[in-house]
Amino acid sequence: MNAPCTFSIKNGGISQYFDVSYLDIVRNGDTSVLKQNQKTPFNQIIKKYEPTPNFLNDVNRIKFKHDLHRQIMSKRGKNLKELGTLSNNQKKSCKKVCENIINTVIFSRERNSDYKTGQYVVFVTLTLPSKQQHSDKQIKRLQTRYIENLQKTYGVKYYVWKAEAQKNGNIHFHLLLDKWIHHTVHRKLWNKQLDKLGYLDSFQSKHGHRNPNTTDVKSLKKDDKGRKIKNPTSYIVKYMTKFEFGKRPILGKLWGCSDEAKQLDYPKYQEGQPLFDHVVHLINSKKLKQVLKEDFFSFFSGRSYEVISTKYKKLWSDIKDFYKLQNGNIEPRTISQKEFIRLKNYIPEQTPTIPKIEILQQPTFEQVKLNYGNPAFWTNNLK
DNA sequence: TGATCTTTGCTCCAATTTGC
DNA sequence: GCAAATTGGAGCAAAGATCA
Repeated sequence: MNAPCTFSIKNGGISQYFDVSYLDIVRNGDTSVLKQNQKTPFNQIIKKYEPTPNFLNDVNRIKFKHDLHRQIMSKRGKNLKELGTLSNNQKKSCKKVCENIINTVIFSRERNSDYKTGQYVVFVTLTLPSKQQHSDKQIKRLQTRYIENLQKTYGVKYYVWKAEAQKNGNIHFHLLLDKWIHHTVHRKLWNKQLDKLGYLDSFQSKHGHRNPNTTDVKSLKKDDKGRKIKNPTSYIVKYMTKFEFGKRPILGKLWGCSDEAKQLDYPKYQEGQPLFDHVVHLINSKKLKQVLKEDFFSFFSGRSYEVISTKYKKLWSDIKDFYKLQNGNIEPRTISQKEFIRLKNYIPEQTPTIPKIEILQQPTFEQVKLNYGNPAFWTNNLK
């Protein structure tokens, strides 16, 4: 197969797969079977839905109809996820964005730099000051405006948000931002948005002032119980993707992030790249546990960052540079990669020989001293 | 004049299958 | 797990308008 073996380095492990973007595969997918393309009574109801003043009642009605819809679809052999929950794909995307934002900000920070001026990871929670009177969609529009303010006026570049329901049924939002902004500013901006739908009026009539405490801002140093957070990345990922028992479903989009955050990726090492063999050595060292082994995909679970930072300094430095590069902190370097030919019309063999995922022989440390041939080749000076 | 709001056009999400 | 494919529609970004 002319697709390079690739390692993707994540905080909690390393995935191994073949980059099939190098192949031009003929696919015969059938889109008529897609769940979202099926004409069902529930889909028609959702299209015509107009929110009433008692939104929480609407949610219960829609949830009841969705449950019926799930039963009908289940009889057709289609299993739908519960209304208002993240699918596995969504969890995966959300996790990727959170991990990469935190890594980008942490690795890009200069020592002793002022956290108030540079990038700094903060976690913000936005709530409503009184009972929710409007649809989730309307409240989410306020949140969009609030984030827009943060981007345009306060220079927020990377953000990710997640909508959840509180026990009282009100929607609230968790946001991960890359910028320190004073908590009074957050409160001022969010309350200003809430004022548009009259939430400050109803709060004032009850409490006599128009400055409800609707925001909670914290850094990622201590958790809700005041305990020190050892691993901010896994803490945030758990927080953002957790399943909420006994809460009403959120209607519509459940999470979102900035375009810049969407572009962030994990560091990857392909066959032909100088540090590829270092990753192979790490895999062979058995410091990570292989938890999945498919024909074309494997996953090695464990504290990959801890192992790499202590035992594989060169790789660690390259990962940090990768994030700095993504963040625009450093200039791109010359890419030294073996060429793979992207095939135009890939036709599988009659009796395909499935390549086994075999880890290369355990190299000695001498083998890690790689010989890359003529140095001129890697600096593009070869004529 | 800078900040914020509105409009508009278009990007991309969610869903799932398929092949590697 | 990744990439590509397809669809309707949600929601985003950009640009211009308006506000203070």
